[in-house]
Amino acid sequence: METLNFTSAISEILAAHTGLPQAELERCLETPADSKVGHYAFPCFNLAKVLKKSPQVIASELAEKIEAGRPGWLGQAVATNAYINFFLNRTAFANNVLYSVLEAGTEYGSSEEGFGKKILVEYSSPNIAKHFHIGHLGTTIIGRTLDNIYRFLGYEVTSINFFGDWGTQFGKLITAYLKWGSKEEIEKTEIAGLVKLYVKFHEEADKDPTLNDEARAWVVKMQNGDEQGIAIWKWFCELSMLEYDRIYERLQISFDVLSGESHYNDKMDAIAQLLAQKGLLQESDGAKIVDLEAYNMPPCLILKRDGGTLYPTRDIAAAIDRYERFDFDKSLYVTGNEQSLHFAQWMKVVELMGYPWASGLLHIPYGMYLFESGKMSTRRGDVIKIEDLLDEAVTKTLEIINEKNPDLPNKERVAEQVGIGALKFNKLYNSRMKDTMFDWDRILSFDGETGPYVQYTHARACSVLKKSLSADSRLDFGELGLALISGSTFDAGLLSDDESFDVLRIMHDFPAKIKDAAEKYEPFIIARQLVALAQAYNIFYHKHQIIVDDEPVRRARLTLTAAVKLVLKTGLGLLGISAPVVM
RNA sequence: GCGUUUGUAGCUCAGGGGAUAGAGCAACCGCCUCCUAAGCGGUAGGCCGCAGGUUCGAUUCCUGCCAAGCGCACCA
Repeated sequence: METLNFTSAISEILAAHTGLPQAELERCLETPADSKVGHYAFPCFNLAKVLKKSPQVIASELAEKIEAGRPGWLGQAVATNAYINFFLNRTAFANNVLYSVLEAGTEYGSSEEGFGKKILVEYSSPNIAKHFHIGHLGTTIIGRTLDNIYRFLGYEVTSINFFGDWGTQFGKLITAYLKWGSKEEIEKTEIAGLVKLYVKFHEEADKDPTLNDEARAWVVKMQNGDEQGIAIWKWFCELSMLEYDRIYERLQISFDVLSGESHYNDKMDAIAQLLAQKGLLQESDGAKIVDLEAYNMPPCLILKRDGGTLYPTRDIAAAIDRYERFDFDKSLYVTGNEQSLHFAQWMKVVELMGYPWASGLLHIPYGMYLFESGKMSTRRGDVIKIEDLLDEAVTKTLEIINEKNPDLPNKERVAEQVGIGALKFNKLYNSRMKDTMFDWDRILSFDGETGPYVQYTHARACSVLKKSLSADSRLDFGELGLALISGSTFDAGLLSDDESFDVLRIMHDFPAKIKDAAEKYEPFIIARQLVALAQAYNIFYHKHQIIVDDEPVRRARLTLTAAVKLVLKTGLGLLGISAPVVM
C-alpha cells in the first residue's frame, strides 16, 4: 500500500488551485487546537494581498473548488471565516498511518536524506584526573541524542570524545604525586585520589610558590617527551578512564573516536606558523593573537607569552585534522553555552584562514544546571558526581518499584533502565538553551511529562499485546502488528473515534518531528512528541476496552496498540532510553 | 561597560505573525470487581517582564528599557 503524507497532500491541492509554491503553502498549514474545528487548517489572510480579495471570500471559493475535486482520503474541506478547514477521511487516514508504521517497523521515521553526508559530533569530553560530574551530563546526553538522530536519518556519523588530557594541571599532579602520592592509594581510589593530590598541591603551593615552578618544569619536560612524566601522565589517563568507562556503560554510550588535546601537541607550532603565513597572527602584550575586532569579538589567543598553546589553538588544529581525515559536511560541538564565545572565535579564525569547510563547523550550546547555593564549585566539594547521581536515581526507582510493583521480576534491571531513563529524559525534555535548576525531586519524578511515564505507557501497550496472544504464539511484537493489519478482518474504519484519531495523528507527525529535531539540533522536539503520543494512547486506553469479544474491533485496537508500542520504542531509542516490556 | 542567552499559570516549561495562549508538577474533588492507578477525568490558577513601533491582526517581528544566567587576555 502506498503511504501518504497528509500535510504534503493537502498543500499539493492548495498549490494546484492557487498556483503558489507548495512548500510555502505547507508551511502555512496549521493544526487547530480543537480538532472539531478541523484536522488541518489553512489561513487565507496572506492570499488576500496576492489575490486582491477578502480572505473570507478566498476561503469559501477555494473550499468550494477543493470540494468539487475532493480525493477519497479527504473527508471534507469547509470554509470558516478566513480559514479553510480540512477534515480527513478517518478510515483512509487510519489505514495509511498504520500501514506506514507497521511496514517500516523499527525504521519508521528514518529516512535517506542523509545518504552520502558525513557529520562529526563531538560530545561528553570530560577532563582527565577530574570526576565526571553533572556539568558533563548535558553534553553527553544531548550529544548522544543528536548522534542517534542523524544516524537514523541516514547520515554517516562519527562520534568523538575529546578528552581534556593535557595542560598545566598535569604538571601540578605529577609534582604532587612524586612528593606525597602513594601508588597503592591512587590505584585504589582512582580519580578521588588524584583530586586529593590536586587539592594538596594548591594548599602547599600557597605556602611554597616554588612548587609552581616545579609543576611548570614538568609541563615543559612532558612537551619534550620526558619518559617518567609521560608514563605517570598515561597512568593517570588510564585510571580516569576506569571511572568514565563505568559511566558510559551505564549510560549505554560508546564513541567511534577517542581523542584528546594531547594528540595535537606536536601540531601547535605548525598552526601558529600557518596563521602567521596568512598574515592573521599579531603580537599583543607579548602573546600571539588573531584580531577579531572587525567581527565584534575580543581577540582569539593563539600562543601565550611563554610560547605555550591554548584551548583555541588545539581546537583549530583538531578541526583541520578532522577535515583531512573525515571530509565532513558538518562538524558539531556539543558544549555548554558558557563556551559560546570561545567557539565563535576559533571558528571565525578557521574561516579567516580561508577554509571553505569552516561553514560546516557548528557549536551546539545548551543551558547549565543551576543550584540553590549558586554555582557549583570543586573547591567547596559540592560537585555532584555522575556516578552518585546514577546510583541515587536507581536506588530511588527501586524504592518506588518495591512500593508499587513488588512482584516485578528483574527489579534491579528495570530500576536501572527507568532511573537512568528518568535522568536522561529530564535533560532532553526542554529546549537546549534553557538553564535548569537542579532539583532531585523533579529529576526523579515519575509522574506526568517524564521518561518513566513514556516507558510505563510502552510497558502497558506491551502488556495488552501479550495478553491478546494465545499461549503458544511465538510472534514477536513487530511481527504481531503486521499480522494484525494483514488479517482479512482488519477494518480501519473501526478506529474512527476521536481518541484513536488523535493517537494516529501524533504517529503520522512523528517522522516530521524527527526531521525538525535534526534541523534545529533540538532533541526535546522528539521527547515532547513521545509524551503527546503516550498521553493520547492512555486516553484511548481508558476510554476504549481493547481486548473485547468482537473480533474485528479487538483486532483494530490491537493494531493501533502495536503501532504505538513500536513508535514509543523507536522514539525512546533515539533519546538513548531503554523501553522495558514490563515495569 | 560590551557581547550573548533567557523572561508565558504558585513551580518547571511548550507555543514564535492568525480562530478561545497550552501541558506537567503542586492544590482541591472524583475514578481500581474491569487490558499495568508510574494511569484517567474534573475544579482552580494568565496585564505572555515593561514601553513604544511595524501590521488588517503582535505573546510571537523591530527598537528601547528592566531583571536574571553566562562570557569578555595568556585556565579549559
